[in-house]
Amino acid sequence: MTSRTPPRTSFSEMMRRGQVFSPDCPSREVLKHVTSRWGVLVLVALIPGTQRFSDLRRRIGGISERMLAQTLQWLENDRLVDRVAYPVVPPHVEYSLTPLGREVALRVEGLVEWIETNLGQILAGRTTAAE
Amino acid sequence: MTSRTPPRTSFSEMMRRGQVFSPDCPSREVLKHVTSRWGVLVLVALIPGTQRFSDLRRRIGGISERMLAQTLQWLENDRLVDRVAYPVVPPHVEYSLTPLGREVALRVEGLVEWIETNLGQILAGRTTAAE
DNA sequence: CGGAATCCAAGATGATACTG
DNA sequence: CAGTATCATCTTGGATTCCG
Repeated sequence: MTSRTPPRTSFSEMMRRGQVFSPDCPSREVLKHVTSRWGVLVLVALIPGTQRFSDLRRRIGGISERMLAQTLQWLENDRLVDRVAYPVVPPHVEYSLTPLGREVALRVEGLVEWIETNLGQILAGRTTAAE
Repeated sequence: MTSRTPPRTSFSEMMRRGQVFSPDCPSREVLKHVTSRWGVLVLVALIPGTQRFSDLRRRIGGISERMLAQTLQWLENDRLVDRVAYPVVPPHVEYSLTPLGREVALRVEGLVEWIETNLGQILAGRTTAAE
């Protein structure tokens, strides 16, 4: 078992701060999708409205088809993104934020904008390349 | 070179939505640290106040020494976390949020709390395990 | 056009051992 | 206590190819 000392978190404490600190909290899963390298950008990119796969691909610099598809599936499965495929040829698929997705997206956008705004101070006195 | 078609983002567009969509935007670097698997939890864990290395280790379930150390270094380098080492034996090191760090931490906390609150709806109709 | 499948390189993470 | 170094592993991400 070699169980690590279990979190000393009291019940009230758990209620107050949530349970993300627990290793197997399901929130971590969603958090992982939302804060993933591409998840953040996909969510923010969808804020202006419905977009097609290739629109997103172009908009999000550097993303590969594979990652875009996977990220969209994660978010769709988390009910944050809606996917509508029209049965035409060539295929036409539209992605948009669900009401739920819009909420997270706005929060994530806020975070991103904060970083961009304060980037100057952050990079100010860097010593190492910091990876 | 095989250079991918450069982002077609117009100037005004860049100014409006920031430049995170550009593959080499430095914001992505910081974003990566802040939204990393452990970065999120470290920031939130530090909100209540100064803590020692082992405090954080215990608080954040599942994190390894290695990852905690590395994450703290990223955040310190990004000027989001302050590190104070007392020259005593055994070592005593304290970590805390900088004013800048506190701002991000609060935003991140908001995001985390939102997810925990809406977790029910998110997991509601899951079909796949969604990794 | 919008993927799915495959193969492979790079990076993240963990366990362990060692040190000031 | 607070790390660092090393090694093994698992995951992420990218390039390519193929398909409806």
